[in-house]
Amino acid sequence: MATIDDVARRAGVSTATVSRALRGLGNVRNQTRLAVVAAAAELDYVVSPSAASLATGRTRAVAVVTPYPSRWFYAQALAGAENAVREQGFGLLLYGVPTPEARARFFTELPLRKRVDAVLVLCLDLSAAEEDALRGLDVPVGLVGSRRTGMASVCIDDEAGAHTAVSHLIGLGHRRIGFMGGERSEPMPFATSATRRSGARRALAEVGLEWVSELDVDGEFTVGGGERAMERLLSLPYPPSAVFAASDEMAFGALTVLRRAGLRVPRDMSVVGFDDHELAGVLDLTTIAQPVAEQGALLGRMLLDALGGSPDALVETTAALRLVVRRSTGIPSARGLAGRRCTERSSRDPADRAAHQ
Amino acid sequence: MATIDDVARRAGVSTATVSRALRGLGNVRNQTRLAVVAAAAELDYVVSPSAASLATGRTRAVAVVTPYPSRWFYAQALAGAENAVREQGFGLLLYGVPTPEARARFFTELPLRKRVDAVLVLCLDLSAAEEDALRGLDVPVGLVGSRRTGMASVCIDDEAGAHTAVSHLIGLGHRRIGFMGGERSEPMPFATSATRRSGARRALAEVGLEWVSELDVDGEFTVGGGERAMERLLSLPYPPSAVFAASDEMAFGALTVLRRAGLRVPRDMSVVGFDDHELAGVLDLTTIAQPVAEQGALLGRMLLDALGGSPDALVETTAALRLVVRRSTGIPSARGLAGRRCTERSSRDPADRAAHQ
DNA sequence: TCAGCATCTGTAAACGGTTGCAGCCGCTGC
DNA sequence: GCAGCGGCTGCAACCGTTTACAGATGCTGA
Repeated sequence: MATIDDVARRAGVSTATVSRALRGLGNVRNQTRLAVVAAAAELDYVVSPSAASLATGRTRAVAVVTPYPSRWFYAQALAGAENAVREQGFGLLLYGVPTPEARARFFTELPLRKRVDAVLVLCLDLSAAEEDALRGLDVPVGLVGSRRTGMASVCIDDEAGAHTAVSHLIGLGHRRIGFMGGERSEPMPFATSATRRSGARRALAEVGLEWVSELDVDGEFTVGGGERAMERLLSLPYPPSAVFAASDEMAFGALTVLRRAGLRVPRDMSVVGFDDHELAGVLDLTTIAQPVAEQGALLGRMLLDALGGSPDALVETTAALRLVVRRSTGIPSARGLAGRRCTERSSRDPADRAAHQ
Repeated sequence: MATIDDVARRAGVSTATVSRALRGLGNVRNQTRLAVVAAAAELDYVVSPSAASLATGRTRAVAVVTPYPSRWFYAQALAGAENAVREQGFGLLLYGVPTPEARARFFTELPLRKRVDAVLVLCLDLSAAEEDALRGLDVPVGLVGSRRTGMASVCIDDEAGAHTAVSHLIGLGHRRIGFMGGERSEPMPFATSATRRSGARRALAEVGLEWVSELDVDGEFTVGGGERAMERLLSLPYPPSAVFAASDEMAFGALTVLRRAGLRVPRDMSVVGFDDHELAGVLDLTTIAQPVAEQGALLGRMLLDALGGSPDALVETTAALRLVVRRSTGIPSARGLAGRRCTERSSRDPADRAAHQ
């Protein structure tokens, strides 16, 4: 592999000149620069990132740390960030922390130490200790999905989004509305769920409705969890006429259970999700849309700007939300679900479950 | 930031000893090792990856290059690979090549040169030039989803999987079966589609059925493409009674269109997908299941094994497929779709489209 | 002609590790 | 008593860049 010395020899100049010429610094005669570039091309030379990084202290890489890189939301944001950093010639180092163990290990070992110029934390609610660990890295840190003073962040207004979703249901005439969240079973703290609950609660309070704790179920932010949560709601003496799920994936699970139970959406149950997942349209799910990839990309750019030295590139930004009305929501049926449920239920369990497994 | 010299001074030994002690090499007295480890801990010392990499020539990082890091399949495989490399203390550098331009740029600039110890190519059909470029990297290269002599690979038997899917339909009594593939509009070559077509074709041929080219439509391997492809099939004078989509995402699009058209699945149309997408169960889609994350993880481990020096860790592996029968497939209705279609069609276009946009 | 200056270029010292080689030490066996 | 040996340890070269500094060069104006 050719080194800078080879190029210098071939171009008849010193390594210092090669370095300057190749990086487009000033103070190199144009003719010299051309000779260097030509020599480098002939030798198929590329700088060694390790050597450059050792000399400069910069790595031209940013880390993305996220719990579930494969889930839709995270993958979208990740891809957005990847695009942004790639455009600037940076590399993207991915660190997944899918379990509490992996997470603990990550934050104690900090494998990204001295490996990256910036860190992008994707939907991870940092504990105080974790926050300190990242600050100790001495590189700009940015967050998607949460805020921290002194860190860049791109967020949405979860409270407002949830309020919009539930207000939509209220506007349709629903009065008994379930909430599907996710922090209880989640092995890691997850503030998003709580914030969305607040918004839902406020919407109810505004029309004088109380929060009914038996309608507040845990969907674990997954399809399977959403299924279980919906089953729980259906098994109540007085099931709700509508459900707001704090993520589309939980809503999908809910829809599955409803269909299996022979119930019709929205006649028997209205469902609103959150995110506008790629398949929300396929399942005709009413939801709160947020620009996911854009959030990742935006934060990536903010971090790189900060590296580039632009002052105060590290700000807090809020992305826009949009209610997307599809066909999973409608006016509640006059009769309500309660009477209907008992007849349906017998046909549900045995056959369906077996078929699915 | 503490350097190895600081540790050496503090422990009262030379840097060479620190290096050896910290990496667990032999020839260090246990007492010395403990002193070094203690000193390192007190100083909160971590080795500089750049310096280590410069000295050793290894980076302890592997690259993953993939066209669409955010799509379900890719994200799954990526997460699998990430897990595998993380377990071994390696980092994962992600390179997306979502457009032909990005792809061309990636393969000419090769930003991963001297940055990684191995490369994992995720579902990218390499051109000869691209293959050469990667070989020139002089590090082990592995593929998910395709094969190349001299490279590690983890694949599935696409031909057999497609054969299974179509045979399932034939077994149910279908004779006019559509195929939804994706290489025509894909901006990049995509052999998977062609291979799955072969399998489908063979299944038909085995029972004496011919390949009907008007039933071979392009779904672009996306939900939207699947919708358009299904619309095309429905607009035929003699639509098929069943469709095999080469990916679940296309099948989802097909299901959407069928539902919007007021057609019932599987009575009016059977649909089989491929992949067993996370939401295939939600949509009750019969499909060919493949272990996606496992393929990424397996290949990741193979590459690391090869780095570890284990001879011939670079092999070709084939992952198992499984037909998962859900409720999107059934026996064809006696009447067929053709007569039905005309009455349904009028109610389809105007209202539904508007509602969706 | 020459000081003064700007512009280019080269020298060499970092950057922070790894590792071949040699030296030291305490034993062992003769 | 001493050669031989094996286990530890240190010395110093090296990995491939960047960059402060100094030197060379050519030009300007007096």
